[in-house]
Amino acid sequence: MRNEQLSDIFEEMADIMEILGEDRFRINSYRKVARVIHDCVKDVSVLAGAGKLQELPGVGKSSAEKINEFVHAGTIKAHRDLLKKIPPGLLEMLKIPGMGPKGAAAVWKGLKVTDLDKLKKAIEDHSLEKLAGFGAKKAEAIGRGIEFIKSAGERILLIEAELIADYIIRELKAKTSVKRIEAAGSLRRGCETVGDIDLLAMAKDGGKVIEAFVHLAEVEQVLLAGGTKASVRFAEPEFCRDVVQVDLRIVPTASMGAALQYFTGSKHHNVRLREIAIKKKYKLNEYGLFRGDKQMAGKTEEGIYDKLGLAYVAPALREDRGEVEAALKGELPELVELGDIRGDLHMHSPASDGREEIEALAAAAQGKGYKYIAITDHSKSSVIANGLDVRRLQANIKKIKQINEAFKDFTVLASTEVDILMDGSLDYPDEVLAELDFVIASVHSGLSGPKERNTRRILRALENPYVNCLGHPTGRMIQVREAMDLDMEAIIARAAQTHTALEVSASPLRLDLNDAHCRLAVEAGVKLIINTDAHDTQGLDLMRYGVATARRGWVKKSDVLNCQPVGALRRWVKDKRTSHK
DNA sequence: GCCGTTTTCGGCCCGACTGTTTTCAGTCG
Repeated sequence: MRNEQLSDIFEEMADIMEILGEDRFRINSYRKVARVIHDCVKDVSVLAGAGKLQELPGVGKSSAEKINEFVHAGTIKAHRDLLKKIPPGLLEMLKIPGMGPKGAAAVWKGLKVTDLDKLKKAIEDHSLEKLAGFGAKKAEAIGRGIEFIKSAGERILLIEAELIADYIIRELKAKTSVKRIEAAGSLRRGCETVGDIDLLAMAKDGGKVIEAFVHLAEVEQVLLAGGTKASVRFAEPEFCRDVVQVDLRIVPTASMGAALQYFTGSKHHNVRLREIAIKKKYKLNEYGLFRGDKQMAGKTEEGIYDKLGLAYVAPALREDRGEVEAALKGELPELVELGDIRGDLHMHSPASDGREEIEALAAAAQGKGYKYIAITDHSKSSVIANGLDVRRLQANIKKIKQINEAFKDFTVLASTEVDILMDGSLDYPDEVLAELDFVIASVHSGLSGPKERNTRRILRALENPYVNCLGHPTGRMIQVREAMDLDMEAIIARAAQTHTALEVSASPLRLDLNDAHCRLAVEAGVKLIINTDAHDTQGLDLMRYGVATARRGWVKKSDVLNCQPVGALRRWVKDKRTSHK
């Protein structure tokens, strides 16, 4: 929470300095600090207390002082002073597409326009278009931009972006002679939400591909269309709640790797690469890696990383969160892959709120090459999910064991997703849990409590010898419901002590743990379990989103319990139970 | 403001597109 706030302050200081026309490198350093704080999973006040702020890359003496000031006083004088120098409405203007800091400064100084309403009036009375540097077209574009930010939707979910990208790729392949077309950007990096969709195409006649693209039926507005790139607003209610921007670039064959690298980003990762390129007397851009005019690499991404002296960095890691340093040293983790997953340990049958029978779930899992599943129906407190009381649970266990007898090389584990009650006790007594092969414990109610109480509640559940996995640990639903306020470091430490796994829910709306928490967890030696929480056989297909999230959290195959054979899993369950006796 | 396998001072990523220009600045990704 606090990191977020502080990051916003540094960002705002940078915005104000930009409007004031201050040194752009100084401004950049403020933005870097904002980003580093935003990405930092540890609370800055903890780092400040330990005197470790300057260990953050980009944070020097001056920024560390400002952060300390914020931690102690809740506000920063330099920030307050900057705010006094401009009318507050100007910051709002920066959000308008096509309106940057120079534009905001110009309308403020030239027309005394200080907020969106006055800007709108200046467009209507044609005074804006008479201002130097502006004109009729620009004024009109800004007018549209104001409307846009008023109606602008949020970022879309990874799964929605994937569906739209797949659809466009299919259409363009069908309608044109495009040779190769791929998604790049945050979609390729597997980010939990996507702001806009980047597509790259290799084609002989790029003009025709652009033409076909901007004429797709779902294109609501063409933002720009040149010879090698086009941007549109794409509306497809079937996929997505909002309109999303899609950018298409046409790329020559010799540059496909360079373009893929460049447009996959992140921006910050790319800046680091270009700095390394310069040091090695190269120039790196979307067309390739050059020495003078000679292309040294660019057909493949691997070639570029190799020539720069880096190990190949998987898209999931390209966030400038230490991957460049690790790649230089050849110390990148070997990330978990979808094919490593041997079983899915969280799904619901019709006994609670699932829609398909255990036999169908087992068959679908076998179709994926899995060796085991766990049936984890809800416990009695989850009334709306038709949770099982002890009697129904025991009937379910019996049924699962019968079904299991039919399999040779596949196991259906009798399990539960037991509710963690308000005081941290569980919804079934220990002697009932002891009858199960595997136990997930989850919080489903009272998520909005204070941090101390929430944390205490979960810590107690982790202590239970029968709890093997904490289900969707923070309870967040992306863009729908906030995460529980938790001391995640304390929970990770206790999970490590008690040999309890943490779940990475692959449900595209959850992705919980998130990438940053995954990384903290594996650094602390905690095992993760990537699960779909499926309610039907189709739900089992969502595993890839959980794997994508884990990969972004630097998770290796060896960190993931459900990459292990069922025997190892059973031993792991047994170990926790016996160590408590 | 930050940083150092050129550097403790002098650098700090790169190109496309647009609209305003009369040769380029601003914005964006």
